[in-house]
Amino acid sequence: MVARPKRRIRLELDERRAQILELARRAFSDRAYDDVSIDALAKAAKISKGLLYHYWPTKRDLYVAGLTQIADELVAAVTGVPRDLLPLDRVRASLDAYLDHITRHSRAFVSLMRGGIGSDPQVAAVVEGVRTRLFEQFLSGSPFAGAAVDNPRFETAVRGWIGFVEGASIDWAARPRLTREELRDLVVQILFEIMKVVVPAAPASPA
Amino acid sequence: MVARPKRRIRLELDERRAQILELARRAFSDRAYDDVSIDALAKAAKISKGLLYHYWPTKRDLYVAGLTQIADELVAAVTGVPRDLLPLDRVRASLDAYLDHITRHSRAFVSLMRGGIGSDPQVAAVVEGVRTRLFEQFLSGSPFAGAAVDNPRFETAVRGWIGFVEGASIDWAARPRLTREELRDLVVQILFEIMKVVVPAAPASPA
DNA sequence: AGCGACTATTGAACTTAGGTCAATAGACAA
DNA sequence: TTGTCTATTGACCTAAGTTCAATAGTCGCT
Repeated sequence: MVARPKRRIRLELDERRAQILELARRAFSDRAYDDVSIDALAKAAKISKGLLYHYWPTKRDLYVAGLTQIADELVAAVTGVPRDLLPLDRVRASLDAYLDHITRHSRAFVSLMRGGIGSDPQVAAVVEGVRTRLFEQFLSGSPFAGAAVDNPRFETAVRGWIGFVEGASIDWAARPRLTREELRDLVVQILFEIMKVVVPAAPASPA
Repeated sequence: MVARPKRRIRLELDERRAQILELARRAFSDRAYDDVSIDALAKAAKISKGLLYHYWPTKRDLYVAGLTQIADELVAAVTGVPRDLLPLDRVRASLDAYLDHITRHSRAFVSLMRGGIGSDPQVAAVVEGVRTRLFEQFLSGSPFAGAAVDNPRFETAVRGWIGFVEGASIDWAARPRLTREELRDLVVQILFEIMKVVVPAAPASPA
């Protein structure tokens, strides 16, 4: 049996990049960071290890790149909501987009929000960035927009609400015991209650 | 110059164990998981790598052991609160203990709740265990104790509230813009508001 | 068609770090 | 002093992250 000469397959930079990232994202979502080996990834992508290092300088950079992509997709989904809605509708639409995105990418979502890699500052920055951007999105469209510059109680409460949504939705992603609409309405309602506690002149909660 | 013969220092199993764990906790809190090397740890503890592996079978086990210790200390602090308080006072006392513990161990706390190591099931179990136990503590002492068996809205809301506390207190640990009492009262108040939304016959919120 | 330039790709080699294990040296009892 | 027990060592193995000079597709030019 004569070994057929190995044929190299050439891809465009971006194609190859995307292909590897896709594999990496899946791998890092399924296994712990150091259970994912570059060798295995390269093998799965049917390329050499060397090529992988042509695209990312280190394993960690590859990991962060995957995480960043997941984060950006989530934020994009949520900010993609129409801008011309009434404040309340916009909050609800954002949450719908958020929950919808989570159901379709629950694994990635959980590994983004609960994953991490010890105390790595890059990773922390990515996750923190998601929280900040979601926060802005939810708030900019809400009736409480400018309500609370330099109000520590308000800021803390919003921080907490983000945590609320995260906690509830991670739980929901694992065991959906409410419909998406029920969860969405619950979360919105609680946002209003929280606001009522924190900013005195807040709008009444939606019936 | 004659090299003085190296003197071995013998410690009891538990002493050595504790010494290494202490170093490991600090290291893993400061740096990313794979930036912490067993060699460096052994060197810092002035022992050989081999000895370290006499105590923990793998690096990951050492990491998990440290995390578990942090988790247990936190839970112990919170559950150490007197049992004979009135429900409301007990919730507040638990939160005081929680926040107090966080201020004194903020680094460890953050690395516990936000650290992780990719999708490692052991690590997830530890963090999840903390949430569950804190949840039970807060609720068992609260006026809502039995209120909500098999009520998905209630369970989701509590899940969310845990997230709220986590989010608010992590933020607070990094930038304390409220006093501890202010934060504690805010969190308690919001717990009551949430309960009011979720269980119809809930007690009124504390003035 | 042939030639040259450009670069995606390889594979072997290097290095670091996790993990193993037989041998050793303190401590303590007889 | 001698023997037993075990905490401790240090050398060794192996897996995996990382580097790099060489190679082979591809494409444009003559």
